[in-house]
Amino acid sequence: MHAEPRPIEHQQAEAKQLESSFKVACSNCNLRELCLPVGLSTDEMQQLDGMVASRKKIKQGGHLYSSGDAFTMLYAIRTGFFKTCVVSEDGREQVTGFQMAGEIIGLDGIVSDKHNCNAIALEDAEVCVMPFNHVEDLSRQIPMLQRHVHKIMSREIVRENGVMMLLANMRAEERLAAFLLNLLQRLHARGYSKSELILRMTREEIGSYLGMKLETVSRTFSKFSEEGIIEVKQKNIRILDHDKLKAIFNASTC
Amino acid sequence: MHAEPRPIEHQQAEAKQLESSFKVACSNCNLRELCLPVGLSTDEMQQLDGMVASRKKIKQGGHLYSSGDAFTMLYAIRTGFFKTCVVSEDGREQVTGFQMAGEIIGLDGIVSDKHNCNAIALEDAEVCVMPFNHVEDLSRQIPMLQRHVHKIMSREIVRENGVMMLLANMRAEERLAAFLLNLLQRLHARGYSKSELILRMTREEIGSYLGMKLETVSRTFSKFSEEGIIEVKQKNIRILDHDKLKAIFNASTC
DNA sequence: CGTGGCATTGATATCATTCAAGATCTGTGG
DNA sequence: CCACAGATCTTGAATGATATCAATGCCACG
Repeated sequence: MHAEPRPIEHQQAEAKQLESSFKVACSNCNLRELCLPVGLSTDEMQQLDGMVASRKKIKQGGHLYSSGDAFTMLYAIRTGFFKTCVVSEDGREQVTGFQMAGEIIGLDGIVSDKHNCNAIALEDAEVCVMPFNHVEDLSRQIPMLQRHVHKIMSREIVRENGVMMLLANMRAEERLAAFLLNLLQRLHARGYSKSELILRMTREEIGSYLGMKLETVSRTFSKFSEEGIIEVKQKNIRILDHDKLKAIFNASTC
Repeated sequence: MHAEPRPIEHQQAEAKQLESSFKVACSNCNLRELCLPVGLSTDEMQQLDGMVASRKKIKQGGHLYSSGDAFTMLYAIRTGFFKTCVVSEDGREQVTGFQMAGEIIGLDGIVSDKHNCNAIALEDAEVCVMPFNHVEDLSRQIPMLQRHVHKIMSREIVRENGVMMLLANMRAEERLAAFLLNLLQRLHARGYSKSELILRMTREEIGSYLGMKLETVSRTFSKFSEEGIIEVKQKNIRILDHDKLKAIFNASTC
């Protein structure tokens, strides 16, 4: 995922001048179509540049935030891959999502002013830090941003509806097929191949997300592999038969 | 879903008197602590009265909205009980939630400007109809309302995180205990008994929500009944041992 | 007072889990 | 560069929880 330098001399000059502030400018970010509303005026775009207070690097395994932490920030993922998970009183961990570049993380904290889950980097990562107060202030000034924030939250609600369907109704093979197809689709939107991916999470984390044990995840991968649907080499997955994968996902009677 | 009528005569009298003239006034609604932000000025309160465009009655079994419908409105439930459910391509239905008085419904539609699930009345119901454009306009003027809308959406996200945990990690007994405790707690917040409730949904709908078959729901009710934890008479449930129910919910090793 | 929807209960089947052993990979220090 | 340890993954066999199939009972409603 490389940034394409914009060949606009004026901006480059400006960039040198404003080195530090440029660093956090949304208007120049190659992820802005994923993060931000489209169709903003230049004026509004400049206002938005102030939304990101800073950037933060998280090492693999590090916590971006933890359950119970005070909530004040939302984060836009710039690079890297995260998982979010809740932990029950008796210690059971449930992965509630995997997040990648361009996605917004931290919405769980709004309701109670403290975070309700852990956000953990699955690889070295960098995020844009957005004070939520500031997001709200700007939302009041820029209706398109307001709508965008609402859509992001609604999207998360709808996504979780889908996961509920998956957990409640589907069998192991369907779950894993749905999981792979979802990852592929999101990676494709970011310019990656439709037929290859590298899993950044362990079998156990996949299993937690999908409501199955790591052994079952492994067995199901092996089954798909035997059937010539995918090729599995540890965390490297190659899709050999996309249609078959879709058929498994759709089929209730199979 | 009332086990006991609310013994607040004053409010009942008021409701009758002002039935027509204050038909859509939030400021006089006895549910406002549930629906609306607290601590608004009188001015702001009056502004909010304009948020509800109308009321709408839904008969038992009727659809408030259906998947695919254009999204323009949010709804605040005034009376009655709803379920929301998504239906997969192959026809499997998944109940994603049960909603009662004071709760907001329709958030699923924001992301794609059309609804992503069905909202069906489980008993005769009445809702306040709130054009979403109007909610957004007012949110820009009243920061406390803006924050409130964000909290409602965040709450839904966190709720669904909990359901994911339940579906992925818990056994039938734990799921049903969690379900009952959640209903009791929400009904209690509305002035109903902590030890009695009437289920407005069928065993099949409970099962769908909890990821189990209706027979398993029935068996689990019977088991709780045999153990003296609850008393089951069709849809009437009496809680005999609240602590035991909590213990089942919390216990992983039981 | 029947009819249809809903709920209960039993017997059996099935899918995923559990327990266990071994294989593979990764990173680290000698 | 190799050897080793810990983490992760794979695979097999036995077990168990829930689903499925089937029969019956109960209740509400016309």
